Amino acid sequence: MGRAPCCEKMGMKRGPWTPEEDQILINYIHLYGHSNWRALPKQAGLLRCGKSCRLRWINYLRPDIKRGNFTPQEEQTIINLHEVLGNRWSAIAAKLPGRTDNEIKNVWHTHLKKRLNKNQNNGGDIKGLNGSNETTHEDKEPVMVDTTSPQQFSVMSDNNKDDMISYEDISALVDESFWSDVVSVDNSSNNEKKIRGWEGLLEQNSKRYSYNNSKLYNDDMEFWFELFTSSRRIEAFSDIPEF
DNA sequence: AAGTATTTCAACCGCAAACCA
DNA sequence: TTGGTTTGCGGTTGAAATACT
Repeated sequence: MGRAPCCEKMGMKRGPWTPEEDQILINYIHLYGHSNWRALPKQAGLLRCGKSCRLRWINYLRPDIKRGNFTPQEEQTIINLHEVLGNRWSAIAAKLPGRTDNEIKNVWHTHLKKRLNKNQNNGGDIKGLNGSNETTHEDKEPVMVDTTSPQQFSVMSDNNKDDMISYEDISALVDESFWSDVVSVDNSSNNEKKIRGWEGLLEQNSKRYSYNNSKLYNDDMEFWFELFTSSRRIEAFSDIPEF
């Protein structure tokens, strides 16, 4: 077989973590942080390699981990982002607060990929992840952003969740026509108008809402990326093959 | 009830990038 | 600039749980 695993080679413990080990790791990180993963297990008194500790913390023990099943909105977000980013799980995870790259990767391989393949075989598109793929009208319709979706997308820095605003918040700022009009690349002057209108609305409402407006301008590429990927399919991306 | 197949998901591995002396 | 070390990422594995016969 292949070469011996590094942990075993060093006499380190492998396999599932016990509650006691979890507690030791949690206590240590709460007290001292995790500035050096390699040194951490030795200092904490764990017979694990640093890599294993890091993984356990990142994927399971972190206090901000959101546990439980993925919502249909989260699943849809993963699919949208996967269309754009491919297998860049950590990048996808960065857009889903509380979810880890490992978890997203697992969900993709166990649920979403299969479901998309099934839908493809049935001649359907990527909609209908709630188990409802019976929609008949959207095959030829230009895709619009669904403002009724409670999908949460964030305009935030990775390390400041307080900056987060929800999709509903964004929706509340925008009049109906913004969303119902299809954004397409070959209509750029119209889009510019819409974007200016959007910015104006944001500015008008910046006092009313608590998010940091300047963040939107500083990270505007990120912002528009978020906006685009929140839609199931934008015409500009129509050349991307569907699953 | 028992045996087998399939699915799920936590954990591991190896590689590459980032960091530092 | 270089070489060693650490960290982060994506792919893969395998034990446990669940479904099926």
